[in-house]
Amino acid sequence: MQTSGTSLGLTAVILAVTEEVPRVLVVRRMSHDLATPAQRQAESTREVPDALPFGPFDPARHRTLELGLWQWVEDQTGLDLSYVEQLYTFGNQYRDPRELEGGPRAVSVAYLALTQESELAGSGDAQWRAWYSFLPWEDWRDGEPELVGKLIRPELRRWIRQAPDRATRDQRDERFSICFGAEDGGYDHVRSLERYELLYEAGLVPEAHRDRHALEAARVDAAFAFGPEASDKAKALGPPMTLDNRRILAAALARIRGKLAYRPVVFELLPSAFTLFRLQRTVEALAGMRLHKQNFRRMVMTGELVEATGRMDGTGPGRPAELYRFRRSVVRERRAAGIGLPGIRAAE
Amino acid sequence: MQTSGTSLGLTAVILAVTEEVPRVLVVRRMSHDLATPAQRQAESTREVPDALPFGPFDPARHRTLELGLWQWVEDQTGLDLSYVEQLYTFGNQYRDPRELEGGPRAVSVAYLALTQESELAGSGDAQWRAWYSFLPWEDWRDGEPELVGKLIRPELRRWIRQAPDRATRDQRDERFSICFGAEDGGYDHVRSLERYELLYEAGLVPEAHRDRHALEAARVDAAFAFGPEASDKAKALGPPMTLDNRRILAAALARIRGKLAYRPVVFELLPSAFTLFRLQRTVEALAGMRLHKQNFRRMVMTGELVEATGRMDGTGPGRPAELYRFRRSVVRERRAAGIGLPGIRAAE
DNA sequence: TTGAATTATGCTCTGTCTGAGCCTAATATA
DNA sequence: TATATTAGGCTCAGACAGAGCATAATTCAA
Repeated sequence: MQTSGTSLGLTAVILAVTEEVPRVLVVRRMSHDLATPAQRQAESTREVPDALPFGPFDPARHRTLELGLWQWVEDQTGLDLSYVEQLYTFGNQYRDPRELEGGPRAVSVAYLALTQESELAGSGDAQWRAWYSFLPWEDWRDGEPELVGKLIRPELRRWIRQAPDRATRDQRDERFSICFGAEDGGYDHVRSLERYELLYEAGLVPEAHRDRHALEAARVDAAFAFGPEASDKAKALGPPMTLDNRRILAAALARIRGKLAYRPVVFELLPSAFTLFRLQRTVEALAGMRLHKQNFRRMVMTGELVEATGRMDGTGPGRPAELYRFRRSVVRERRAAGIGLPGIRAAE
Repeated sequence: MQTSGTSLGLTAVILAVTEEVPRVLVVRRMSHDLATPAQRQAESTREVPDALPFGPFDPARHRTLELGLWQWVEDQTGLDLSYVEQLYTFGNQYRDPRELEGGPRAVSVAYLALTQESELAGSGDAQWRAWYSFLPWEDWRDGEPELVGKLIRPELRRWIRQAPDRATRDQRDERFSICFGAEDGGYDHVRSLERYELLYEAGLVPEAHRDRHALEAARVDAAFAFGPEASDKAKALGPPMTLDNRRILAAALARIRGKLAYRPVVFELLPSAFTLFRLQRTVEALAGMRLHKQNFRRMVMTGELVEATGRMDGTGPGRPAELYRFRRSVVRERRAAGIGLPGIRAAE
């Protein structure tokens, strides 16, 4: 016996940081035939959007959801995931367009996995992609990205002005200042999911229109209002992904940024020995912001998160740096063993 | 078409705090026929374990998982949930014992909902139960609970000693000190899920044996080792709940304790006007620990989380206290608007 | 009526942590 | 030899947290 009309899948956000670039594993092909006929045709011609690795959950083979994920990632990519954590379960109506044609509701449990970038083996046609190419407004390492000031904020303000009534206007306005702050500062890097959702609802992100068109084609009343059509501008916000995969990516970014502060997760992304500077660069890559070098060192050292190996790293210009390793035992000694981010502090 | 052999449900942890006691809504009857014949018989005689409200997810009726939850909670209890948040998706093998008899894998998406305790309307036979009656080792408001020192720690140490090999021993030992700390202090209140899972694996919690017996009866190899049988002692750890509902409760406790520090969630549990002391008591009830009164006031005031109403509360003994209200606008002004807990700080 | 108990609320003191910046050391390269 | 580049030690001021003292405004019991 079954609950009617749902299918259960697993979606993986697999993250690695190489050369200061956070990268996510994507598959090119519509994963597991997850496509409408129209999309299947698009694939045969051009412009298939990237998709996160996805697989159905098979209860006959897997004792837990997490083991299921672990195994097919291993099968398809040969990757050994050093860290896996459940992210969120997505089950919105029409998140899979095939539902419009009578397909089941596609519920997917998303997982966040951390690993080190390596050769991809296995059956899939997976590849690494720069994470911020999908969420370009989230990378503030070189200051505020141009598109935030030149495109996002003006468009959002326009969207706020166009609110049908006062209450909606205030609500939009509040979300706007939470997500993109006042111009003077106060940008909360952890809120990447809220930002994506705001951009989606304001219609600034192409998939908002894609979804709307799909709904209209099927003559379904959209249950929420989309903003003005602005497809050309929307393209500046990065390529969309299949389904709601970009939303999942934004959720994963929020999660890892939040977790950074109170659990030593960065070390899953690094080799066993690393310089403090590399550690900092990796944190910066995830946080999407620059950190004060001396203070970063101080925090890591006084927090006893790492210990010196005695070996030195001679590559690169400048004075050689000492190699450190993660002190695994911090987790049992300190309540919150993480990397504090400015404005944030320790956490959970 | 369906993915084979899974059923998708929704489980609600509905929380309210009344008179300094955190309470959770439970239903007495096996919700929605979710029982083995044996359990159904037990129900007709005596001792039905409490269950969290549960309902199948019906994609035909509900646009999102959250709306589905919202609605059947409303239908069954008449409760108006002021805050709902997805918690975790549980899909372990045999979490529903009917799977042993060929039933589908019961995957359930758990939600945490906050509300104020009120009359229960609707069809169900729901009632409020003290949260800590199910997790008695989590309430440290009157100091360390006796059962931690007298039962839990000794039993866990025994379990550690009985580890089959050195590696397991070290691993158990590490988890032990993370969860229950050294005697001198350092108890991390947020790790309630990790604590429950440790107690489960060590066989200190009755449902560990219940599950083991179910597995043995069905001649299934348990994939993980249970600790020594200690059912009588286990009873001191509070009554079990159906299925893995107590684990879900522990996960919810961890989530709300963590969230306290960086989002103003407490206010969902309070009426619109409240004294600062009541606010403090509510936070303490959730955190399971006492706070320094003057410092608490200072934090709340300097953080501008609340504003005075001018009205006074005259009930109760002692000097009358001023009534305050939540300043909703903090969320757009401050990055992390929450209640710092000692040792923790701000967060996410 | 008076004092004890109870609660509210203001304030201080001290140590720790954070943000910001200065300075020197050791290497590569022009 | 000068310059660029990175490593790494150090300081200083302000913010904040933990702890406790003191006083104000009530109720309750003797």
